[in-house]
Amino acid sequence: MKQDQKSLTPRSTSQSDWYTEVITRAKLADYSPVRGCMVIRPYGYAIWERIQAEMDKRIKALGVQNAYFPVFIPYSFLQREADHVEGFAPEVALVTHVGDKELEEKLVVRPTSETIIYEMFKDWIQSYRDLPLKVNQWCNIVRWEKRTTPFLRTTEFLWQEGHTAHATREEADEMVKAGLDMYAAFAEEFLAIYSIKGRKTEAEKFAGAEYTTTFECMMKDKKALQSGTSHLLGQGFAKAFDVQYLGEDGDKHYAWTTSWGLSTRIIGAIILMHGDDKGLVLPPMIAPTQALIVPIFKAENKDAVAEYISKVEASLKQQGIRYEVDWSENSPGWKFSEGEMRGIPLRIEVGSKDMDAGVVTVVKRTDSQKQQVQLSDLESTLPNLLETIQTEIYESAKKFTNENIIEVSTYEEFKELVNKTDEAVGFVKTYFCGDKDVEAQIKEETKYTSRCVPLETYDQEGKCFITGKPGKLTIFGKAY
RNA sequence: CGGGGUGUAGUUCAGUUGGCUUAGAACGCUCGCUUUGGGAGCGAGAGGUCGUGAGUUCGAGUCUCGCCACCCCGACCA
Repeated sequence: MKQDQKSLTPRSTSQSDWYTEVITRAKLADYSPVRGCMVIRPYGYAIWERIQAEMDKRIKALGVQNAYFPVFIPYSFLQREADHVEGFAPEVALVTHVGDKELEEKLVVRPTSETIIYEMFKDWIQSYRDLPLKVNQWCNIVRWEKRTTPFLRTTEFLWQEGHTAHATREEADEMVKAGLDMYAAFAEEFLAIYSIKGRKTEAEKFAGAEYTTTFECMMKDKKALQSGTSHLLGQGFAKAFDVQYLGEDGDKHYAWTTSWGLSTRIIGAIILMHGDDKGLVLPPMIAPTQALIVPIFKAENKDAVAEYISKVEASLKQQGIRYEVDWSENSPGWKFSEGEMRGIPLRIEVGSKDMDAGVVTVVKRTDSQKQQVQLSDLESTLPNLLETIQTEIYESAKKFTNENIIEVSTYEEFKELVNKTDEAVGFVKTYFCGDKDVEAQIKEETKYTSRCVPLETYDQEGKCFITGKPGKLTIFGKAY
């Protein structure tokens, strides 16, 4: 990574340099002394805290309660569900020793908590009256990935995982859908992230799930990012952990379970979906700081400008706008650039000229459009501006995604399209039978994987573009 | 785990065929003065086990071998 002190590497020159520079220079995160693990700095963590606060409300609105389960899980638990252990065993961290003493039973550092949660559910669920049982936990997860990138894939990451048990498959299906809908709505309304909800193919589903739903997002480099998932686990885990309840009918039944998670990866999605050559672009709803006040003054009228700024501050406070004033010794130009790097939606320049005219100069991060606003008009202007920016960011993401979805009908067409460049071409849509081996072949030959079968067109059937068998409209993309 | 690359100041880097005795620059940092409408100027200053271990040599940042770490590209994945 090259790092010029002044200008950011343009996205078009090197996406990965741009990405890491934005993260370090906006002070979101830092590389840590531990391979694959990042330090989330206060500014990045403030974003995560806002995500947590908003999502926590939405999770609770689904009737889910927060709880906490241990970070250590007996290794044997993992092995009880065959697909699950196969999926996760290669990437779990094992605790084998305490000091120099070997442990009787190895412990894994949780790569996800299904197993230990169902071990507890087994005791908590006795009767149909105990259902549904819905818990969520905010925690850290460790998966020893071979290759890591800040936020997108780190050895340790933070997330939220919801786990529910239900009496019927229908109820569980509904929960899976409610979880996914909650994620997508949150991403859209709060993070200005446009996503496509869909179901994963057999090859891409969660290890141990009957089916996995996902919301997939297209980044500005046209690559795909799986940003959150919601799984129907069926009765597999319930059987493995003996989660049974006595039904109204007097018989024992296995519970139907679901799990769903959203991680700090979503911060990577915000960066990659909205950022530009000046740095981060944060939607106002998520931005820890929504407005940056930059004082501009000559030495002799610093006090007067400060006095004037306090009036601006009073107005912002009253409106509940999150703001900061940059009184540092740096030049105005420096402060402008810093504000842009950090993705602050609005800049409010307040200088002698503004003071004399009774205005402030307001600049939008998205398009650098400047306008003078009378002090008395701040209350009617700023909330609208923030709302406009939020909408603009979302609309531009939506437009970009839709412009880069290409339909093809044959595999030749598909190959020609995606192999003509090393860059991602976007999402490719076609009918696909969903066969695991066929998908492996596609991946081998094109590096593209199925992202999802969009729920919107889930019932549409057509001839698979490779095998000619009945298929569903499926989106392929180059994944992060 | 394969392929490539890099380790010298907080950061990005320079350091010639091994040699000038005190290892440099820029940016950043500290202090002072002057500045403030798009990354300010001048002056002074702090900051280094040259990744690590061994070897070759009168002499190693520079050569040899081992080790370690990190980055990028693949395979694997939230």
